[in-house]
Amino acid sequence: MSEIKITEMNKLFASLSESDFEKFLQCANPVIKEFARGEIVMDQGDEQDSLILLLQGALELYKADSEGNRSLVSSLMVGETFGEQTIFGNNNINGFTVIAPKAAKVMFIDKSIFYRPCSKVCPTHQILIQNMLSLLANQANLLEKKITYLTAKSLRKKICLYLLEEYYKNNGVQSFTVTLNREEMADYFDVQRPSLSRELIAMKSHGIIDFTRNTFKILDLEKLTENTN
Amino acid sequence: MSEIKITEMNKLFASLSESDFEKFLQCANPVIKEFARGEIVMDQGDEQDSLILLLQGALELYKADSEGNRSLVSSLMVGETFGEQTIFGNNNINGFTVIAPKAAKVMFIDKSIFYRPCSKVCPTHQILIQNMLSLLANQANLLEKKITYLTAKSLRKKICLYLLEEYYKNNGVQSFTVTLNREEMADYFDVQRPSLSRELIAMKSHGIIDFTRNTFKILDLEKLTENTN
DNA sequence: AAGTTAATGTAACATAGGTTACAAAAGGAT
DNA sequence: ATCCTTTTGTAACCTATGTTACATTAACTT
Repeated sequence: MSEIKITEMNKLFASLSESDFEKFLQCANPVIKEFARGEIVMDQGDEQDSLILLLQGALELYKADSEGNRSLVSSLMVGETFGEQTIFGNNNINGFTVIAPKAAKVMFIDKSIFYRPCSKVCPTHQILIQNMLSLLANQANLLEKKITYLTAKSLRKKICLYLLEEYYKNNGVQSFTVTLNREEMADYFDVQRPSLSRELIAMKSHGIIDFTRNTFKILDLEKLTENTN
Repeated sequence: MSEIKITEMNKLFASLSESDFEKFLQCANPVIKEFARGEIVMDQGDEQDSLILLLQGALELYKADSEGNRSLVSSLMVGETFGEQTIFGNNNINGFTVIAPKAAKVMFIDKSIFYRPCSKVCPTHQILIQNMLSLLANQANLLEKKITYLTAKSLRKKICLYLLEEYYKNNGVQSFTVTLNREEMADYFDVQRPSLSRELIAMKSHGIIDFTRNTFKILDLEKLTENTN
């Protein structure tokens, strides 16, 4: 059916065997459509009741501002899904224009399959529901964490929160390398890169941290922790 | 069973009849515990695998900072639930200390009930799963909206976004009353109240809006929309 | 209606972070 | 090794918003 292993790619279908996935497809009876290069898969403002699973090609998500200018927000790779939050929300209006930048094959999976277990009460269904619950919960958790960064009252605090988190991820080793570079880190904190550099250097000069590029060393854990409140 | 009608209070149990709810309870076989005034229901850092449903009394959620100072974050009323995001997330560590400020009766509902349909494939279960999916999706949508406000590059933009949203909620009537007062509005935007007042007044003096207290009138819809980008 | 309380407006001043533009260093390619 | 590109640092200046403290208005109570 699918050229790549969806069950390996996608969190939603994780821990399903290939044969389970096949069984699921029989249950779900999804619609599969092919789109030519440049075709619109779904418009901003459309009602969405089906999960989109990209089988072949690629999809791009655009958002239009009030003047109608479209800007690329993100893109979907083969095996990825789109629309979980929308289809289950009370306001099931899709917020993006979804376009196929090249020929694409898309599976539309009706949302009801995720809460209407088949008569056989198959374990596949249970896993699927569990995965979907988990996916949505994780998404909300991620957004919540993002908000704690965004609402931190100073850049210093954002940095401290972030470094402490990385420190704990590294089981309390005071020297570690982060995955984000300056630009990405600044983006995540919603500040400008030069501002971030400035603050990092100030913290270095105060003897709180040391760093070169993406490798950080916590020198004064106590001060770092203080700044967290 | 329950003194108040859970099925009316709680989004999770919405559209369940009283008898459906009773049936669900038989299925779920939840643990019910009573807590005395001041008792800790759940500690920050505990693993959480059960949804908490408050049957009687009240619960308060505290968060401890790095110095161990507890501060009240929110409180739970009878009929409300707690922990949806935590129990289904990959990191099922509860982030709050939950305390009963007065005698309380709490139901603990194991999470598995939400993805393990009973052998009867009862409709109750379907509704429950659907409600839970919906609840999580709505929560994520809400957080996403909050993030668009937090990351707007200026206070002016936040205000315009908000007023436009209210305007659309009112079916395009240019005069409307909002539920938030200045303080709450400022909180939501994550700015100081005097800063918000200042900006609102600036917009009034530019002829974009008019307002007294919580009643706003859009005078220049075009300018308002411009500021949204 | 007077007095009290809560909500909002206002103003002066302080500052964190934005902005811009360039310098320096690191990493890659030939 | 040299050139080129990318990433990071640096500095000067600017501005939006924070901060504080008080004035005004509305709302509520008696």
